[in-house]
Amino acid sequence: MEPKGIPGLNAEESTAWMSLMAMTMWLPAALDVQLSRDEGISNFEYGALAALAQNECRSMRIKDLARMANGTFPRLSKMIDRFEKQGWVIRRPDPDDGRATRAVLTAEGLRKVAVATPAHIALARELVFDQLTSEQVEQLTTITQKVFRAAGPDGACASRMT
Amino acid sequence: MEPKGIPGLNAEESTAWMSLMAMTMWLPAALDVQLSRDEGISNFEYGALAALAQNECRSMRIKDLARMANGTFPRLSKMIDRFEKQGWVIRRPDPDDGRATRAVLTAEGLRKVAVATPAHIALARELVFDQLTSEQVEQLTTITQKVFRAAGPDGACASRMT
DNA sequence: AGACTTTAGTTGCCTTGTCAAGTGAGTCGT
DNA sequence: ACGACTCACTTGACAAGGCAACTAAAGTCT
Repeated sequence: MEPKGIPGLNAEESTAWMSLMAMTMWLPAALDVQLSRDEGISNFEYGALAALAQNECRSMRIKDLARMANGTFPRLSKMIDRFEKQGWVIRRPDPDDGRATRAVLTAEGLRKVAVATPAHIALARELVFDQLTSEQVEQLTTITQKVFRAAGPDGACASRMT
Repeated sequence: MEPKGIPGLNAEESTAWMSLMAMTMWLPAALDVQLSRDEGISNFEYGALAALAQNECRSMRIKDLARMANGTFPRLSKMIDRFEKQGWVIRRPDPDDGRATRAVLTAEGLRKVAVATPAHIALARELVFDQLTSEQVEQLTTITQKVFRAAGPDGACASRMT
């Protein structure tokens, strides 16, 4: 956070960039620390379990999970191996497409998400929402949506990155 | 980004949180893709090299580098091994403290940063600053600074996480 | 000065992630 | 309807990161 300019960015942009990079370093790390200490899972794994829990059929195709979580196939495949060993998920062939596999959340898995969620959300509130006015929360939504649209899977960037 | 509420957060906070998580997933990933494709280094490694380059003595104690980059000692130690193999950095004992090691950027290393920076910054501009008004850039700075203060190394959270 | 603690870093082992190759089911062209 | 191609994974070998144990220098206490 020095007053050092970044070549190609003006002063405001330099500050914003350093501050944004700092946040993207530390916020996920803080979430990881809490989750792995209290629940033995990473933030990435929590996201996957929570995504399964939200989908009211309690399951998702691995492909969709990978896309949503920005993970590769092997990474998801191995994560689901771990989940199966824990009894949180089972693999089921997709009835609509013989190639696809669905990851199905078990009752155990659903319980795990339910147990892990409160402290996770409490930390989210502490680190983010307690720091911001409700106006700033709105601004945050607007800004992060715009950046996500550019950087996310459908962004102009993603297509150039093949 | 469904209209699905997160228990413990109101509607606006839920949207903000999902959007923020999405951004923190995809933005660093996009930077990683560009850097590793074009320069063979990760965003994390770029950050370390750039930090060394900015420090006008072209060097830093490993401890400070670790703290700044939110990395562990072993991680930094091994990263510097790789940098030494590439000829970008050399290790030098710190004259002021016999325990400490300084990572010193070589001319090669400085050149590497100089070569890598323009495309990296261009992508930063494309993904973030081109998407935002200058007012939003200011808002982004304010918001990310607040979150960083809470989640970063000096935040109330960090001290509780020992 | 000598023992104890703290600090800074390295090393080894294990887990996790990545990349490339392989498998098997669907799709498309003729 | 048969071969070629694509898609959705899985597997295996390797690289990178995390944790715990170790080394060595600095500080601290008496």
